[in-house]
Amino acid sequence: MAKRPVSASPRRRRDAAATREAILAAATRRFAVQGYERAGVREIAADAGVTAALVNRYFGSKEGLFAEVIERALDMGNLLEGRRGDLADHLARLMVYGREDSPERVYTPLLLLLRSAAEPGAVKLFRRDLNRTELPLLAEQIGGDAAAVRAVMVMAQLTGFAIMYHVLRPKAFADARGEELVALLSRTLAACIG
Amino acid sequence: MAKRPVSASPRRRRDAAATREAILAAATRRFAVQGYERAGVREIAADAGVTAALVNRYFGSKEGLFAEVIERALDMGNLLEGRRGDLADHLARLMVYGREDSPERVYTPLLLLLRSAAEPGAVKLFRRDLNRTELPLLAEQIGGDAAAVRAVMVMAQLTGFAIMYHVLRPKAFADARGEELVALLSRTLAACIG
DNA sequence: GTCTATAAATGGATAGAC
DNA sequence: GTCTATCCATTTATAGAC
Repeated sequence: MAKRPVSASPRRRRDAAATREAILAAATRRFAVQGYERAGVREIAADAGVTAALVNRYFGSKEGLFAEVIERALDMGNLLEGRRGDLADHLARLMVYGREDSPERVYTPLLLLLRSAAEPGAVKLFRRDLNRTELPLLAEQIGGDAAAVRAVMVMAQLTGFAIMYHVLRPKAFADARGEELVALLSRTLAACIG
Repeated sequence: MAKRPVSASPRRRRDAAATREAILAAATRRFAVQGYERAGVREIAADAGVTAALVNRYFGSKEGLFAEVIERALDMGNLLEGRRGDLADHLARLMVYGREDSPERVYTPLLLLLRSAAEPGAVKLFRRDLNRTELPLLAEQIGGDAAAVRAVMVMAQLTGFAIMYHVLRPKAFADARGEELVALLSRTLAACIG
């Protein structure tokens, strides 16, 4: 009952770290669905329950915010984590159903990539991450001859599938059953891996 | 020697149709590499040798111009034209080398799609075109069971490959020989078609 | 048919109060 | 730590001259 006299407002507590996280989360969502240019700093701030001034205070600029969003998205994009069983089947299920715990964790990076393909800075970041992290990991799993190129082919397939499934969604895909897509994707992946 | 007294300036003749074409061509290039938002009407106009006022005069607005660019790009994107021989091999060569007569005709639509993926209007136009034109044509070539879904899978692969090859270009792809890529892509396409 | 000049709006960034 | 108010650059779109 005894209310603290100072700074215990019933609304939201002042917490720099929490605010930073809120802004980052809101920005990730906006950038992923609207792309860099169309997502406004004002909107993002509003989503996070603050004003635009704070965004610039914490991240310096819109570009700074964007860079941090991309880095974080790339971090969470480990495609191999939690795998059990066949690689092609694992990847196919991941693309169609997402990860069990947090489905959006899989395709958010892909959407971010897709919708930021016009930002030169973003493309550089993605390329660097591919070369350093994702592709070597994938290549190691694939093994054998020309594993490096095959790994890129696999990434290409996953990216293309994500575009069709999550963005363009033509009729034939919207009507298809999940298992049908898994089977099809898994088979083409296998052809490229094996 | 006899110079016409009126309107025969040594510079450029006044020709509405030619000007329209020039603007359209410039806009296609700009939109394909910079995306809708980053491409400015002033730049486009300058590329075409005119001023921004004319662009709006001919196309009403930047959006109107964009719509016409997309429609035209989709028109020229017929992947099957000029095919001889195996479908998978034909498509693979098309993606790696472009078309013999005009290489950029193949991937310009894809780049346009990629760099405009954040424009809702553009996505709708692409989806409509896919459903009406490209996918049925492809499905017809594929034939057999579930041709419709397979056609989407093929489009997904082509799109993904284009992104890796023309935009992200990770090291393994930049280093690879053309024929190696053709072989790899052709093989995965075949797995999905057959 | 094309340009110049300008209107009008948008959106990122900053200063300073609380 | 957060907000209000404002500045400033950019960019689309238009009116009117030539």
